[in-house]
Amino acid sequence: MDGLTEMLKGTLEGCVLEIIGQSETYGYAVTRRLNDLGFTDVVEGTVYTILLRLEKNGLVEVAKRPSEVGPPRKFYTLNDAGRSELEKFWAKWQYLSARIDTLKEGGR
Amino acid sequence: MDGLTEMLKGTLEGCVLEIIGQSETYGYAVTRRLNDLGFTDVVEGTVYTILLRLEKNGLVEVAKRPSEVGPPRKFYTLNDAGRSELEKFWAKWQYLSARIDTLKEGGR
DNA sequence: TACCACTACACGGTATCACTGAGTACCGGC
DNA sequence: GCCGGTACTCAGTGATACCGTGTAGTGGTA
Repeated sequence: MDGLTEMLKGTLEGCVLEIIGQSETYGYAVTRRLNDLGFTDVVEGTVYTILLRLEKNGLVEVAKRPSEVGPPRKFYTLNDAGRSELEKFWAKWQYLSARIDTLKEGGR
Repeated sequence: MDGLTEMLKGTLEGCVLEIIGQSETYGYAVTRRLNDLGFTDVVEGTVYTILLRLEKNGLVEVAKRPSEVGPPRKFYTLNDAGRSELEKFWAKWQYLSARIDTLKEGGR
């Protein structure tokens, strides 16, 4: 699916938050997870910029730990602010998708 | 609902296409329709930039006609390219919302 | 030992899009 | 005459995903 990039704006960050919320993880694994979910065009560079933004905005805790198969990994977990932001994201998503569906049905 | 603007990227243009597709209309009315649908923060300036973009990209036909209650209106209708684009928009939306729902359910 | 693939992160620059704010203009009622 | 509602335009801003490139650690293989 191409041409999704504009539509991903605002939602991709929420997706990353959700993935981190489901279990502690790191950038490379988040990219793989997104690709497996069907977001095949999302590349590492995009995910890392989001992770750095989350960190800068104080939504995640970071722990650097060595890996046995490569360079050290930065593991991310949600803090309270992150969980709050994630809730807000889902509220916004539900709101938006409901309106869009209403529009699609030709309703008012 | 605030903080929706980023999430609207890519979808708002599709919404405008859909509204035009449902019946010939003009900018001011499109704004009203969006507001009534629940997109309360969308203002005229935003809609007009989208309409000008649609026109520039050759997705709509334009007819200027006088109004009895104000300045002349620019009425928009979809052409073949516009209908094709609208179809693509709904395909993208369905694709995206399906992936997001999968993610929300913790699925893989 | 030299090379390559995979893993893992960082960063500067770009394009696109919704939004802002200011401006122009037409109409009717007080 | 002035103000509110109608109706469109346009230059500039900010946020975000994407691109390309660079750096680096590990393990396999020839």
